[in-house]
Amino acid sequence: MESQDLRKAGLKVTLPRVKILEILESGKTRHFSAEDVYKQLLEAGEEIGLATVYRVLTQFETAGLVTRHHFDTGHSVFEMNLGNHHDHIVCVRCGRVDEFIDETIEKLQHEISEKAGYKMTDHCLYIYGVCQDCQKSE
Amino acid sequence: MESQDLRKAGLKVTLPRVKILEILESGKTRHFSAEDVYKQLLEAGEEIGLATVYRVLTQFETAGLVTRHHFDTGHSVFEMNLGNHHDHIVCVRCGRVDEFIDETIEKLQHEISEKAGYKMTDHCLYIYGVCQDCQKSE
DNA sequence: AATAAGAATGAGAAGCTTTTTCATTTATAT
DNA sequence: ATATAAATGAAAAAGCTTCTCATTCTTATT
Ligand SMILES: [Mn+2]
Ligand SMILES: [Mn+2]
Ligand SMILES: [Zn+2]
Ligand SMILES: [Zn+2]
Repeated sequence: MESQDLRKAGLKVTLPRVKILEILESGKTRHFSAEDVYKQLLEAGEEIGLATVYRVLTQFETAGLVTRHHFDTGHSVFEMNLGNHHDHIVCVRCGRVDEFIDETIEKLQHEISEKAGYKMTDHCLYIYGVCQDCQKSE
Repeated sequence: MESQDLRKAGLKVTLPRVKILEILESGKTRHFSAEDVYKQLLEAGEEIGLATVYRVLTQFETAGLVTRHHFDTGHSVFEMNLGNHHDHIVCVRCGRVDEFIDETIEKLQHEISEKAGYKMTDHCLYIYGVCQDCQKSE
């Protein structure tokens, strides 16, 4: 139930927030730009402004409900935060996004931070490449 | 000699390109936004337009002279390409940037790409954290 | 050294993503 | 039901980057 998630996050239960949460949880894909979300709202006949989409996504991020990524596409990408940290491999041809996690890399990152004298707050690893499908249709 | 580098890259030797190359090579810092470069040009009394700075930096990137990074600051950051791939650790407080390379991580990235069926073209690892200085002045 | 041809530049306009403003609407507590 | 504060939509504006186009400069050729 989306309303519970919102209340738990300290956010009032409003139609835009519920609808956006539904889309993010819909599961067709996991990674959305603000524009992606906005388009899906339009398709669903919801009259929710783009400014609200940006506002709500940022609030969700602050509340820890979603994670924001900076793929090198020029815009932010959001996904539900399921508590499972992972990294991304992005197809530079078709935009497909796959996820992975490597414990060895995770551990090494901590060591590197310490060695450099940093207190690590976050990290992200992006691998860019050409996915299997795009290699075929070359 | 900057003119040689430019000619080798197939670019005509123009004052903006020489001056920008000088700044990038100056060595005070290694990571510059377009705005950073533009400001240094102004300070040096050069009347070079911001549009030219962007144009030239992109040309340098295409020519392989510089590398472009997408820290999550909302703007591109450029540095001379010295042929030594490395990753970055960025202070979220003061913007300081340190560099590192970890061969184990590099190797693991290749393995991950293969496993996922991707032909890797590029990768970047950003660690965000609070640097030593910023931890003190808390 | 002068010339011609094409490339590069600067200024400003415009593009794109994102944020802000503000009048209006809505959620929530009473 | 009412009051209060928060949220929303529309439009404007901000911030970074690219584009347009008239002018200037580089380079190759006389
Ligand atoms: Mn993901
Ligand atoms: Mn670097
Ligand atoms: Zn692909
Ligand atoms: Zn710092």
